Amino acid sequence: MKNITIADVAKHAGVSKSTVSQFLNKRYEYMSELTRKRVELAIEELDYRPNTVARSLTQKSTFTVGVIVANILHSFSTHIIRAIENKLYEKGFHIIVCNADDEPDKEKEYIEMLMAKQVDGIIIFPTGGNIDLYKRMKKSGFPLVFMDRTIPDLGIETVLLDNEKAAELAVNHFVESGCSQIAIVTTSIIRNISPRIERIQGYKRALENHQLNVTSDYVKTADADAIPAALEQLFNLEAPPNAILAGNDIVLMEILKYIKEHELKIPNDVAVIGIDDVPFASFYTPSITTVSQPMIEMANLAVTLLMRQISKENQSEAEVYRLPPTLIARGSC
Amino acid sequence: MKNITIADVAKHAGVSKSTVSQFLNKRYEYMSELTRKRVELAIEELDYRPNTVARSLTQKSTFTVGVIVANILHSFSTHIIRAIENKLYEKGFHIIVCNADDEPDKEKEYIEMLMAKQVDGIIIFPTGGNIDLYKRMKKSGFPLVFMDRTIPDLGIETVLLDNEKAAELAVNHFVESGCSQIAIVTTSIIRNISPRIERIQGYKRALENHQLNVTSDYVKTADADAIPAALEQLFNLEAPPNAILAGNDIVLMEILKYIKEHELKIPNDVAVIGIDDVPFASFYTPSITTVSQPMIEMANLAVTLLMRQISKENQSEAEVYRLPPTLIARGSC
DNA sequence: CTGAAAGCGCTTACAG
DNA sequence: CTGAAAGCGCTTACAG
Repeated sequence: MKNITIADVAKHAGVSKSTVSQFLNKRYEYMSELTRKRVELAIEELDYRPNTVARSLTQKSTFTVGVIVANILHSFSTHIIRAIENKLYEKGFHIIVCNADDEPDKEKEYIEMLMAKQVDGIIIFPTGGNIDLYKRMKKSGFPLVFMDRTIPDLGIETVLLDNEKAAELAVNHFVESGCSQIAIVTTSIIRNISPRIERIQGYKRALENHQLNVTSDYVKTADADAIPAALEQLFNLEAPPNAILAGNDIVLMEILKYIKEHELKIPNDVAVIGIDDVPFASFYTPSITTVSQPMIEMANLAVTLLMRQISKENQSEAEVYRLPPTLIARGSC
Repeated sequence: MKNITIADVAKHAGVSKSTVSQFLNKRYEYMSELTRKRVELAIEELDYRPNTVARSLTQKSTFTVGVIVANILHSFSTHIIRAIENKLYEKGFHIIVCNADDEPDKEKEYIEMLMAKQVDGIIIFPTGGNIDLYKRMKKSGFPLVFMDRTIPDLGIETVLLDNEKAAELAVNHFVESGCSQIAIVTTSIIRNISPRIERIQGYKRALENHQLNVTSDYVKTADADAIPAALEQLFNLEAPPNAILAGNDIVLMEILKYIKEHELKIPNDVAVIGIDDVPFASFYTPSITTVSQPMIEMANLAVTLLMRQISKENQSEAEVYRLPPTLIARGSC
């Protein structure tokens, strides 16, 4: 079953391929009314659809953007993907979704595949493990925006949460509720993943602002599967915390699991705040106080920045955009 | 900054483009050891990467698969996307993710865009609103697999849950726990979305098997935003149910919200089972009994079927594959 | 207003 | 073993 091409349409309409092409690109000034009608009819009769691949080859644009998330298991990632897809759909772009699984090698492979595919740009939640590659992309002028995580000195446009502020909001709320033994738990920081580092920074700063002690015992970082053990340590301290800030949704779920298993009461035994507004927060018992990220705004901004790069409009310096978090006070603190 | 092409490599290595192409395609038999080395070196020195778009144009294959989900808000959808991406990554394929938002028009546009992009195949969670288009795709031999929802008489390979069984498992569990006033709530069935219809069927059949009455009052279907009102009706019946089966994760969350707001006790006032094993099920209070779908198996099977179609190996009849659900008994029933 | 020709960057017979 | 040529399905100057 042969695919019909622009040549078939041209023949059917009795015009040249050039003219059909002009028609496809809506440059109707270049043809008479009669020609236009003829081409239109031919396209309809043959049910012709232009082959985007061929067009991309000449135009050097695929109207496709790659999105590489570090870890698709975070609900934040899927929400951002959804919002990006939504925004890009309006602009006639498609997204290729890739999950690096927190593995720099996988991320590298994806970047190369996407570039070989001639995507017009990439939005990355960087693993942080491919600095040289990021630099080369930046240097070659390839449209690139980082999301969620920043990497210093690269000059790459980045959209993320004001993470210090997020932790600060949480700590302030704990303090206002009378908690003073405040701990923070995040996933691993071995690769210096910026939001985690920054949330810990913000946590420390906020404690200091309140003249509270910062103890390293109260700062736990571990891979997702080691979180239960970390919590065990935390609660077996001589002076266990009476408040825990969960660095993200996965940590929050581990904390809630632990609390349930050990039959602790929230907020009496321990108060809890989670960064990322999980879907069950409002109807959990007690309802969970969270710090939410403006995910749609973040996605839209990333798309805007990327599109600006794609259309070469970006004269300005690359910036790091930190969007403000919001505390949603509920029953867990 | 000119992109380097196969011609540059050929010149640099002092061979023809044909030879470089053979090298790229690993057909080393077609060249001497020396030539091979030369080409290898040239590619390295120039840091050359083949342009996949050009390759796709000649080879008629993009190594890309489209995935159109009906509604990305269901956690089921994102899990399936993740699993498909994972499986396809192994095979060197990328996925373009599209969210039809339950709108047939949007679905149609996506299908056409994807086909224009020459994707090698599409996995669709069909809205059910584009029967003619599905038929044409099938007829033209375009690789196509349906996920989650089946549409009768189309002869399109489909992977879904054994939905009747899923509802039956839940009803049986309710009955075993002593509930007899069992209701079911699902999202809207206006477009005859098969899993919803089938879950209601399974629910009815199971009730009959237990010699229980089937009342239409106990079967509620509504769009997500109308679920609270539907629940209101349900609980204001003269004989309100003492057990509710949630047709999916979104409905489950609405039910839990309602229950919390009205200070009802699970399972004493009302027992609850949800289809789809939500992440918070295990640590909710009480923990939630769910019926889970074998999502990874479903995704893998869909990929296998699609790949078989892509490589034209599918002599067999198109089949509908119904995978078995599993009941995970917890505290809510 | 219209069309012939060249080109995008590959691959694939085919000839030598 | 190696290369010239044609072709994939478009677009884009350019000439008339």
